[in-house]
Amino acid sequence: MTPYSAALLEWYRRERRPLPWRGETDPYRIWVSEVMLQQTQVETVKPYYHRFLARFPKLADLARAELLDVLAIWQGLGYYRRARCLHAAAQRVVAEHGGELPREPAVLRRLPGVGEYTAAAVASLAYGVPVAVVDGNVERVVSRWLALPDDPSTGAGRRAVRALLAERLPAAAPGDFNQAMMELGAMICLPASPRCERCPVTAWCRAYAEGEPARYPVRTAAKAPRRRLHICAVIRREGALLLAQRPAEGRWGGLWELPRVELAPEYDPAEGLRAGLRAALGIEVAVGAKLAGLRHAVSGESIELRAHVCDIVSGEPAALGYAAVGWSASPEELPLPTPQRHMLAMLAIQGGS
DNA sequence: AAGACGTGGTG
DNA sequence: TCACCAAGTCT
Repeated sequence: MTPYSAALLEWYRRERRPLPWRGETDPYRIWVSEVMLQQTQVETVKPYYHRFLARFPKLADLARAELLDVLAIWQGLGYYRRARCLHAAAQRVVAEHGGELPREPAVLRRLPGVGEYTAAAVASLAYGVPVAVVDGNVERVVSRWLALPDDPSTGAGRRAVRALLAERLPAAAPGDFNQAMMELGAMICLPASPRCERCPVTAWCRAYAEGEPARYPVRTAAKAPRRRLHICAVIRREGALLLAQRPAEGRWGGLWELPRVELAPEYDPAEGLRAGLRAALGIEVAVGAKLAGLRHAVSGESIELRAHVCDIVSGEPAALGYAAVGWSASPEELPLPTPQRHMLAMLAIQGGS
């Protein structure tokens, strides 16, 4: 146990936040929390964690469930592939591992949706296997600890971070060390303005000694988001709204939405919407007034989402470019992408559904 | 190996 | 309004 680890662990045991999964020993629950926490903040995860485990208390419950029920719990949390993978992995654990989550990182790693981080997290937190986790927090803490000159997301930086951790991970308490590193990154060693005055390990921190810890980790510049225009159709019939389910693969896979087209900038919006609905649903529509609009971002894109009222001129909706289509009088009960949920709320406020 | 994949908080 | 980023994984 190095002095750094001792100081870190002592701080962690004193200052750690009481989180719902803190101190959890059930490997299944630890796994669920780690998957939900991928690229997702603690406060966002909390309610989903409780709802998910109330609905699927044991791994076997999840394995038995319908995918749509899993997606219904997951809606709004994002990265929906995680839900599909969690469901598929649970079924595989039942089929191939007797219903018990494996303890070896290499075996865990073969489950869908379990990458290097999650395998290490489950192995170390649930089973005490001495393997280090590397997430965004750990990359930042280690980059500052050693004042690493390389971007930790590139080859040289990755190797440097893992080499340091392999050397310093205390074999007696790998789970606590891992959680302590992440907790330090989340509470003290913050990206923009680290709270060094409250940090237990400044004595060993090179970035602190240099005087400008926020310079680390070194990052290569990100590209500007591409701007996109999406138009969705509000088509009503007898008090119901036409909804379509997206294909299982890709963005918002398996979720429902108002039929939507993505427009290239050179197209006329109304003409593009008509052509898109012809291709995706096999219907001819007349495009009416714009009812509402909003802007949202998804990785690498800034999307303006507009809704236009439309009337079907000919044809009956068919699931050509979608997994399914249907008329719904209560679309808010379906699993929807969050921007679609916002859009439906705006439409309801304006004119009812 | 660069890009896709969601959403929400922060400054 | 916008850039950045969060307990990453997959292709």
